[in-house]
Amino acid sequence: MISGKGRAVEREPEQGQDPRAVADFVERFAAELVVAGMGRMPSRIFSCLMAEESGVLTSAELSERLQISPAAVSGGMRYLIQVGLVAKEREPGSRRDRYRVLNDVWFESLTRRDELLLRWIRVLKEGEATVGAGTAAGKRLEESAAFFEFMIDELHGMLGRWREHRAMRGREEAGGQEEAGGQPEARRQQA
Amino acid sequence: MISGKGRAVEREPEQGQDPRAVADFVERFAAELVVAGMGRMPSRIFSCLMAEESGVLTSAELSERLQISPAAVSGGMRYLIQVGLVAKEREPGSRRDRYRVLNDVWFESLTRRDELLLRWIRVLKEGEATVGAGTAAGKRLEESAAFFEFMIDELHGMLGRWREHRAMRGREEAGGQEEAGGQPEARRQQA
DNA sequence: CCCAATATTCACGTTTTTCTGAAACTACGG
DNA sequence: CCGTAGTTTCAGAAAAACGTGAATATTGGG
Repeated sequence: MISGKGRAVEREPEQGQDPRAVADFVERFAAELVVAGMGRMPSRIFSCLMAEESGVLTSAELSERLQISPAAVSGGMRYLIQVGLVAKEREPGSRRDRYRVLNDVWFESLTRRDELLLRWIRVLKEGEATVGAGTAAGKRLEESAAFFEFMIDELHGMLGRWREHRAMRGREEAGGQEEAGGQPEARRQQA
Repeated sequence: MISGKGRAVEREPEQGQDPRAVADFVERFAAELVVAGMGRMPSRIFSCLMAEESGVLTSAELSERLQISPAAVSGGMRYLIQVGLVAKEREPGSRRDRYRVLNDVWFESLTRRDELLLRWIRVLKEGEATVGAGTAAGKRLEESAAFFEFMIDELHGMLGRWREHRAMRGREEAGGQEEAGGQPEARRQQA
């Protein structure tokens, strides 16, 4: 038996799976994002885009799939765009926007972490001065600052290694499997 | 001119700085933590402990310094202890608890990140199956999972390097400066 | 075994956040 | 330059989170 959810794999081996199950996944993943601190709507919207074949949806589509008002989509998008997880594009010849989940989402979002860390470092060093550089508390704060400085460096190194790693994975996959079936549907990105 | 905040450095080069300025720092750093997603009370409590010379405070002390009810301290502590940022100890011969900020707080808290990442990976892989492993969406989800797997490895590597880095910093400091003045006040930890 | 000192839990009032419907705005097509 | 499809903003209702005071539980000392 293959998957076993009632209706067999009729002829859509690549697109129209059970929308029920997909919606389930969307909610489940969104919940994880919420735990990690992202708002509810941004999480659901983002998750929905991730699960979308093309990675692109209009406001109306999101509104329908998630059962939320256009206003909620707009609000959630403001956040997602601001933090660089999603790009807004306008399809020429139409007046509605399309929202695209960016390709290297995680990668990019980690980069943005720097600013936060730098702010922390500044505050901690001021704290060290306030509390007295020679005191135990001062040392504690100083060590925290040092840790975050270290982390910034490490983050950069890591992202470089990910680029490599990812490139290798890509090559392996292309070599080991046939992959040139259809068109290059997943054009790399555009922003 | 040295620091210039009115009263000169009278004779407490190592402990009783302006409580005003310290409280300021506590609030400022707490605000950063809030931005990063931590609750308000946990942030303030944690920040307060970080700025405390001994790194240890009782519930009553926290209650007074932060102007919050004992209930708020208790609630905040439940969180801080759960995520491993603070340890609760009971001083023998007394019936009140003392809360100690752990030494390698950041280090430890990063370690705990693993669980979160593993959960994400699981969810993403289920999503890949749901959506179809061969589809573009499937690949997108799979690549996200791969990124997080990569991150877990990197995290471990990084923590190892931090241990080294930190040990080196410690040695440098001990070598370049006199450090053996008083007692070993900052006994390494106890949990 | 009871008393007193702390800590925790719970129900409640308050503040914040969240989401919606409706109005205002924008930009493309004609 | 107008009309309209679509998006954003805004005020307000609904829901959630927060913090407190009071009650309850726990624990060490006598």
